Amino acid sequence: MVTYEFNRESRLLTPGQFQTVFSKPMRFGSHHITVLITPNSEKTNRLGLAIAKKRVKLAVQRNRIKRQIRESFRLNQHNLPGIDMVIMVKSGTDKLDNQEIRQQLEKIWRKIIQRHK
RNA sequence: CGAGUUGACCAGACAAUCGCUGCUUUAUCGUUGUAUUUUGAAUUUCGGUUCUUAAUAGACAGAUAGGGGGGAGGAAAGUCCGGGCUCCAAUGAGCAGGGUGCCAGGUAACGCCUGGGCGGCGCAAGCCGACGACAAGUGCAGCAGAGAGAAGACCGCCGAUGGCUAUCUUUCACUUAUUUAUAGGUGAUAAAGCACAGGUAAGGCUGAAAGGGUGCGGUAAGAGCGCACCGGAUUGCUGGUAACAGUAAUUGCAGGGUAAACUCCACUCGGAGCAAGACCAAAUAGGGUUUCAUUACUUUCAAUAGUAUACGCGUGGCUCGCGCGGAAACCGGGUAGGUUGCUUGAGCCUUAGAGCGAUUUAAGGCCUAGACGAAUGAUUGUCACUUCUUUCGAGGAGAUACAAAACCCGGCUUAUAGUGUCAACUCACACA
RNA sequence: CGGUCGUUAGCUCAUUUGGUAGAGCAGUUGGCAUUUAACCAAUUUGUCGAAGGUUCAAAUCCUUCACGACCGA
Repeated sequence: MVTYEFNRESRLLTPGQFQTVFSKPMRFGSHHITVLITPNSEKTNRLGLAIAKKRVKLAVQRNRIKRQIRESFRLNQHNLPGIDMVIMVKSGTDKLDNQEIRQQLEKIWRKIIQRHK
């Protein structure tokens, strides 16, 4: 089933949900982005974002990065197995443009899919 | 046409596809309570009341699918001020403390805005200014300098007045020599000399700052010592609501600087903040009623009865004031989470009136984000813009400036591409 | 979102009501010593976070900005 939807069910909402991801994660990442994942019991994938003000100073840049990540997640979620993930960001990410962020994320998705086959 | 000044405005546009989030509407499903009718039962003072079954109506919230329509800013920012709103018993009294500071007006209010005054800058249009009082009191001013606050005499100037000096020079008297005159001697004199007393505040020196400025007269030298002009002070008059301005008379002139030093004067401010607060509500400590007890005093056989609330705590710094208080039994309360507060407001637009203006009055119209691990996006195409290349046909590059709501408004400050658009005004040059 | 603090030498900190900025450690040089350490002596160190203002004079007083830290679910 191919879906491009992204509503509240495909997000992490409470501190409890975030804690379960942080407690026993598998790590993936690139130079600028780190992804923590744990398998979940539901069928859908769920996304949580943790973009610190310390890493990206300006609100405009933080919003831009979040939107790029969500967009990429939205378009690729049908390929992923049922997992919860938290995406974190390192300093310097605000200097990348949208194209580069997209490419890095797609590499990470491919890695995750290979690992779970 | 060039150089400027001020004010207002914009914040890339359009289309397609895939998404996010509120609102609205249609259909289907589901839900509980309400109204009417209805089935059965209980009770009955035979009017009804309570429970229950089904149908219909409309309502509410939810799910799914479809349609419609809305969705970041001029600064949303910094959090520098002010107000609404909420709680703190009523926000009450006094002290302390803070803020503001030319005058008048505007406003819900302000440290904001408007107009005016004064001072400074600019040829000008205009711009800038924490701009009350040091003549109420207290304090501060290193080093340097003679002297730093009713100042002082280092250099300098003078030495009129008083003092000192007779070697020289001035004048006079007596006397000796010779020739009337000259030369010598003796004595006096203080003109001259000295700079001892003293005078002086022109000049020099020091410093950020030295007790009105310039000129003339005057004087021993000088000096507001005298005069003229400028400046100041006091008093009056005129204009102005006022700040202030103008003017007349009087006064020789005055203790300067610093209040973003304490302070004084005038006005003003209670504290905390939507993580305020309210409601629904798992778990655990705490709250109301009854009984018992605590500290001090009085009383009593007795904690028997009575009085007080010392003491501690409380959302502002203190005082007054105000509220609360320990144990057992019973009853009941509210953190996680959710809902609300939450967007109709000192609102915006148009027209007309008042006012120099800020602003305000009236009429008509409009509804313009309400999210919460936090939406407002992505891709593609066309056009516009900037920039690069150019065979002048075109082609390439660009997250297009600064930056994103978090209870809401009024300001201030700071950041801003497009040498952006429009209007008014000033100066210079040229032409008519 | 709201509230409260801080910024001085390479490092850790002083500097009290304005008068020309210090201490310790570190560094450099010399002495002692075969050398190092230790010890002794000398010495170098600053746009007082930035920019304006008040004042004769500002690290200090005032204003605006920058950066950093902490507190309130």
